[in-house]
Amino acid sequence: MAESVIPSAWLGQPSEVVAPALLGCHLVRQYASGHCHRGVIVETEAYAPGDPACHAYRRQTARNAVMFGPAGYCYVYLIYGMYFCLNVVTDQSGVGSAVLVRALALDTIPDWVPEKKRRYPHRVAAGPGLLCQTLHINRDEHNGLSLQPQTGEAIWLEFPQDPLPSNAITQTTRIGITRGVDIPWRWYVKGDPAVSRFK
DNA sequence: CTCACGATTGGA
DNA sequence: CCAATCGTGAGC
Repeated sequence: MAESVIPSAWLGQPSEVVAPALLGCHLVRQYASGHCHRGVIVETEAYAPGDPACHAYRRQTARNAVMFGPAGYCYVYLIYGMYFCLNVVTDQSGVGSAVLVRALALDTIPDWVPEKKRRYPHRVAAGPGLLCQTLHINRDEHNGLSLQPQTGEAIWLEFPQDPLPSNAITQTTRIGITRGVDIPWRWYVKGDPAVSRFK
């Protein structure tokens, strides 16, 4: 499949524009060994200014600082003291916003994934915590990294020549939040078995 | 400085 | 339904 670099201006749009457009894009994880795993993004959520569920809602802090920087960088945070979540920073510098990458359809299963999880191979990255666990993504190593492919980073984005048709995408409300519950900023690929949860 | 809680997950 | 597990940030 033909792939190409994501134009930086494209990610510089508001997160609720970028989030659905990221569906069908590829996330590539390259390890220190040089080996890669690749997944198609099948589920995303947008977080933006004015949105009470957004980590950047109140003000800039040490944790959310990357969200206020330029688009096209990783924002990785720890949730519930045990899982990491990966976001793509969006919009213009100074605007605290990002897209949470909630699920990937992986091309191959990493060797270290335990037997139990191989029982449902298309579910090994079906959820934001699982995705980071499976691809060894964490805050210390990956928060603030660029997602531009040509820099040879540990993580990057590519997008296919043929974007997903809009009729293949479902839009609904976001998962696991207690504020901003009615904002319909979650998108997923209709019927894809790697989607964390249908609604 | 304290402490309640969270953009989750797996197991009872 | 509930525990695991700990960084964050609001509030005193």
